[in-house]
Amino acid sequence: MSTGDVKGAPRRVRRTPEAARALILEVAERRLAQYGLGGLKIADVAAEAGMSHGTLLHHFGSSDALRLQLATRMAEGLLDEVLAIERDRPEAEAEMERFFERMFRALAGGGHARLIAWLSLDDSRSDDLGTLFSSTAERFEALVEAVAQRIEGASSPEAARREARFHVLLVVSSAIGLGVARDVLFSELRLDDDAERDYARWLNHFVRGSVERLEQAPREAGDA
Amino acid sequence: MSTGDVKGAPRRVRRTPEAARALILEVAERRLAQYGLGGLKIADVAAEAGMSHGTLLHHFGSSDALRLQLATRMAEGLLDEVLAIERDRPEAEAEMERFFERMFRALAGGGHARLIAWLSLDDSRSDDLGTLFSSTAERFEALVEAVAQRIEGASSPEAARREARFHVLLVVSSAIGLGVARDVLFSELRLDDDAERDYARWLNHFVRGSVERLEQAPREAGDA
DNA sequence: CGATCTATTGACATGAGTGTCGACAATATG
DNA sequence: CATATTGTCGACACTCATGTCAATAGATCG
Repeated sequence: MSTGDVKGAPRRVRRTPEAARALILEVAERRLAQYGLGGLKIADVAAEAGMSHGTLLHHFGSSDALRLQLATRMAEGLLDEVLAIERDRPEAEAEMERFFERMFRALAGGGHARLIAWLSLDDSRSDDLGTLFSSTAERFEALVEAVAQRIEGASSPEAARREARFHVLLVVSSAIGLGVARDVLFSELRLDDDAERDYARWLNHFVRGSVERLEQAPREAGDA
Repeated sequence: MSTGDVKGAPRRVRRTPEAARALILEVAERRLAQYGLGGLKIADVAAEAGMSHGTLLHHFGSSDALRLQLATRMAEGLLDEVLAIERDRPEAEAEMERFFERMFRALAGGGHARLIAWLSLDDSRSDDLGTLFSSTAERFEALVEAVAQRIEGASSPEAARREARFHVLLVVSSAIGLGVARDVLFSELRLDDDAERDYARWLNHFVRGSVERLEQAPREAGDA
C-alpha cells in the first residue's frame, strides 16, 4: 500500500488566519449539530478540518475560546434571522403570519436550541449566555410590542403585554424544547419525521388564531 | 486549628449497599439540578456524600453506570408523576384542568428537562433515552386519546388525534424548553422569577380553552 | 533569488477524571 | 473473644483532552 498521493497533494496547506478560523468554525458548527457536545473535541474538529490540533489552538488560543466563538457565531446567526424577520415588516398581515413559524424553525431546526441548552446545562458557562444574547433582548421586546399593540385595544396595556410576552415565550420555549429533545418527543408521541414541519405550521396558526381572537374579545384567556 | 472532632466522629461509616446507593443517587440528583453536568464527577459526588470516590465506584462499578442509574431513577420519578396524574381521572373536568399544569411543572420544575437535554446532547447516550422512556410512550398515548375523544365529535377522528397530539406536544416541548433555558428566556423576555408559575397557569388556560373551542367548532385551526 | 514572516506540524508536557488494588476496619456470627 | 465478611479508604496507574514548544515549510516581498 503506497501512500497514494505521491506528490499530488501538498504536504501543508497554508491558509489565511481568517480562512482557517472560518473553516474551523464551520466544521465545529456542523459537528455540534451532528455529534452533540462530544463532537467539539479540538483534536476531532481539527482532524475533520484537515489540520493538526495544534494549528487550531494557534488560531483560537484555547478550547474554551473556540466554543465561545462558536456560540457567538451561532448567536449572531440567530440574531440575523430575527432581524431578517423583522425587516419583513411584521406588522403586515401576511408577514406576521410567517413570523412565528420562521423563528420557530430558526431555533428548532438548526443547532441553536442545542447551543442554548449546552450553555445552560454547563454551569461554568451559563454566564456567557447573558452576554451572548444581550443584544437580542431588545429585538424580542420589539416583537412583544408589535404583538401587544395588536391586542392593546381590547384590553389594558399591561394585560396586552402580558399576553404578548407569554405568546412569544410559548413559541420560543416550544421551539427550544423541540430542538433539544426532538427525537424523544417524536418517539413518545408517535410522530413521524415530517411532523415537525406540520407542527411548526400548526403552532403558527394556533398562536396567530389566538392573537386574532384577542384583538376582538378582551380577556378571553389569561386570568389566574 | 485542631482536627476538631477528636474522637466524636467515627473514622469510618459503614452503610448497607442499598443505603449507600440511595445516598449517592440522592446527592447525584441534587448536584445535577444545582451544578449541571459538571456536578456529576464521581470524586465530587463521593465527597458530598461523605465517602471516597473509590467507595462510589465499588457500588456502581463505573461512572457511566452511575449516570445511567441516575437517569433511570429520574425517569421513573417522572413516570410516577405522570401515573399519579392519570390516576386522578383526567376525564373529569376539574382534573383535566390541572393535568397540563402538573405535567408542565413536573417537566420544567425538576431536573427532568435537564436530564432529557443532557441525554439528547450526548450522542453516545442518546440511545439510552429510547429505553428509558419506552414505558412512558403508552401513557402519553393514553393522554392523547383522552384529549382526542373530547374533540372527536366535532371533526374526523384523524383530525382530532392530530390536534390532540399537537396540543400535548405543545405543552411538553414548552416545558422542556423552559426547563432547560429558563434563565435565558426570562432574561430575554424580561420576565421575573415568579413568571414561571404564571406562565404554567396561563398555558394551562390557553390549551384548555383551545380544547373546549374544538369541542364546539370543528377545524377552527390546523389546516395547512 | 534570498530573506522574512508566520501558518503549520508533531512530539511532548500537563492535568483532570476514571478505574484498580491491597490493606484496613466495622459488623455479624460462632 | 476469635473469625469471616465486606464496606471503606488512600495511593497508585491509566486514559484522554488540553495546552506548549521548537522546528518546518509555504507565502510574500525586497
